[in-house]
Amino acid sequence: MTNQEKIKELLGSHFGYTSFREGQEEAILAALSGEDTLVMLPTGTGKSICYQLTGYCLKGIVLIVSPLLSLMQDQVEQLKMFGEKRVAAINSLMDIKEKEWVLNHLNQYKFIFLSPEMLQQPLLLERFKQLEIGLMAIDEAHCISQWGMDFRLDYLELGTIRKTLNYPLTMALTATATETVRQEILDSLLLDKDKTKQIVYSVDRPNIAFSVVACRRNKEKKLLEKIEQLKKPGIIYFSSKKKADEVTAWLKVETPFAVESYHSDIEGDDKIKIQQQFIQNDIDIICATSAFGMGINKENIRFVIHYHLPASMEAYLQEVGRCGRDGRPSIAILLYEPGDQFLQMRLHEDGLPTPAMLNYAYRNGTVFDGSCSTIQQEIIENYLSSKTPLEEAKAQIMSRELQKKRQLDYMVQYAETTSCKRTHILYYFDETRIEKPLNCCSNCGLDESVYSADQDEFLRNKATTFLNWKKTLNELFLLEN
DNA sequence: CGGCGCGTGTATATACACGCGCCGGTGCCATATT
Repeated sequence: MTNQEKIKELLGSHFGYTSFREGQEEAILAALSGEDTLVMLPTGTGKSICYQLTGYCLKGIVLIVSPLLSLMQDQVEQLKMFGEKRVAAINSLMDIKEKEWVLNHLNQYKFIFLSPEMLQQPLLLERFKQLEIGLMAIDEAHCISQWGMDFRLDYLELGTIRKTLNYPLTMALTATATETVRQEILDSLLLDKDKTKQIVYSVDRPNIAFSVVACRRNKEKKLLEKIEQLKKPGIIYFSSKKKADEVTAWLKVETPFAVESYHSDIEGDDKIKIQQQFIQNDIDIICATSAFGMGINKENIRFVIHYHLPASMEAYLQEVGRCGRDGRPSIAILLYEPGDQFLQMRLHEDGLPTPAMLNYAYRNGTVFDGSCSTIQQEIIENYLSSKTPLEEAKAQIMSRELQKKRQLDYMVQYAETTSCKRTHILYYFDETRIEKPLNCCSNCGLDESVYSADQDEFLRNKATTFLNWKKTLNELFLLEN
């Protein structure tokens, strides 16, 4: 039996599917032929099948590096649902006994999920070294580039980890990466460009229309208009937790919809609850920061609105890519007002060490901890302990700052361009628009009624809004008395 | 950025003008504390 026949059969027997989606088969076959792979498939097209099926065909354990605990748990659950028992996530949610047991019985497992931070533990690495590793998968590999330099530094250690594990067969997976970012991923993982098979598909999602709404001190009004009009469910993204909370409270009063906010301050249990309610259609609208969404598999999200300007086109496409997974018409709206970039610039400000901080640290061999943020300290300590020359450290930081600035500039250009928004997005990913969907973008002309709740529903909403208002007023009145 | 809230100061005892500062995202893990 050829590999091709074999994986087709396993697709049915393990996952119950009859055919592959675009790119999956190609990725698996490349990996099975012994090539390291970088797999870039559009958001929501089943990247996990790629490493899972590859794993089933190979001898040895599959290590999956995953960025989030919730993502690991989802994947573990999913595999168990398909009947796989030899699967575990090693993380801080595990109690010590449980962890010990898994580590002592690793050869009974097929799939192990872990974070890059967990992989830094010497004991753990020692165990994995003694194991036959069939495949090492890096899920959401864009995190290397997005987070490695100034948020989760352990993402940059994955190359060293690969080396320690004697360069196991590797598959890196992502939905959004430019040519430059793909190269960054390869370099960071110590993957040879010429020996790594890149399976790259278009980032374009033709069923998503792009719209930019120019605002002038009236974002809230414009937002309300859109919320009342659009088909639900949907996500509104903010770059501020406070603003997300405010708008949530406000929309609860102003509209009849079920609205919840989601960001890093929400307690763990509530986070899970909100996610589940959203997935079960009990919540119409989520007001979220960038904390929300990775690994959200919900088919029927109809819109993604950005109240603030995202930091980069990669981030924007990741967030926008969460709508329309069912292939039905969906819309991505950016509310833009000139000057919006300053919030992002402010967010970046304390992220990287300044030259003065570096000078001090290199002169004294220790971090000046008076005015450094935690992450700045961490970055400096990293440079000191790796004995990176001062000038090189400075150069790296400068180039990261420049990169962030360019990314933001491109978002401003996107917001302001009077030509096709879709073309502009694709250009960033070195693609040209091949076909123009009927509803392309706000500059090509959009039939907004496609995304509107039907007239009946609209009127019903209006009526309920009114009733809600009366109810709220009554309650307030009663409180007053 | 630029708007807003706050405290201070000024011409006159309440109101208004002015300047200043503020505004802020993403998660692992380990360890200490309820």
